[in-house]
Amino acid sequence: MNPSLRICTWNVNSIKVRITHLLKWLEIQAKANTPIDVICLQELKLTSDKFPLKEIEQAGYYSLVLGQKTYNGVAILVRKSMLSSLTQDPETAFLQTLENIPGFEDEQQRVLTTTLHFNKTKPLRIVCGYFPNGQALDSDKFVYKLAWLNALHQFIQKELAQHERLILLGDFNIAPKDEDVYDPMKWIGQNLVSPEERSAFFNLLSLGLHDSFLLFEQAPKSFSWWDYRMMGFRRNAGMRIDHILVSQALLSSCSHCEIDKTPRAWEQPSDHAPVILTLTNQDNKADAINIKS
DNA sequence: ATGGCCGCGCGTCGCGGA
Repeated sequence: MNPSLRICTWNVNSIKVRITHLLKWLEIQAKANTPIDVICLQELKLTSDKFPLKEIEQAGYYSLVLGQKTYNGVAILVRKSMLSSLTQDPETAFLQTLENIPGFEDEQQRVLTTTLHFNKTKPLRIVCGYFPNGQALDSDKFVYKLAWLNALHQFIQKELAQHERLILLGDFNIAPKDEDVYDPMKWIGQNLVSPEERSAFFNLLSLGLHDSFLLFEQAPKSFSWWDYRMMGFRRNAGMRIDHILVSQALLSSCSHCEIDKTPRAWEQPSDHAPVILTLTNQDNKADAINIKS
């Protein structure tokens, strides 16, 4: 038996509307023998008390939720059966939990951090983030985005000093490079692609994080978000703005990373697709051969 | 083809999203 973990991020754009998609997708993954062990959700768009905790628990997952009315909101779900014997109930499943960025005053609920203890692999520090959109380069929201990114950078630096096995994942609202944009020329001067945002992204990497999607061969024009308008998905007019960054200590455990476009084609979809990282035990060298040299 | 789509709270339109 080869212990592996599948860790996922998905901006669901309202959990109330997307709960059936989430459960259906988790079931499909389980039946394909590729069950999702950890799933980070963004844009819940409801208060924590309205989160569908019971339905998700019936599907086999405990939830850690940080909600707010109308906007934002994030959650971390963990598959019960993967938890270590000492953490197998909802009270102990999530340890050393932090809400938002400590020391950064913010009304908006965008970050959840926790430590998960698994059955067969070492604990993981998980940071789930819904990065600000920024709206436009000359807006107050963009000023907020840059301040938020700066605060996150400081936070992640401290977290990395304490937690060797760390994953920062979520909707970054940053397309790191032009190849992550369907039509880069059209986006010049706009948010999500600005030099300031891209610098912030690469500054995060400079702390010792790696964009796990780029560790593997990927199809050109791989995107994780497509505009609802202008038949964005059918034209593959999208962007890669949802990311899974892993710390150095996890690098050799990464065995696969993919964007699953399937649920984006369903009726009434989220505009984002889930991104999934597979971590395989470091002792199993055979699984490292897929990594690009 | 630059506008079209969504979800939300509220109230049948405006805001935010990316």
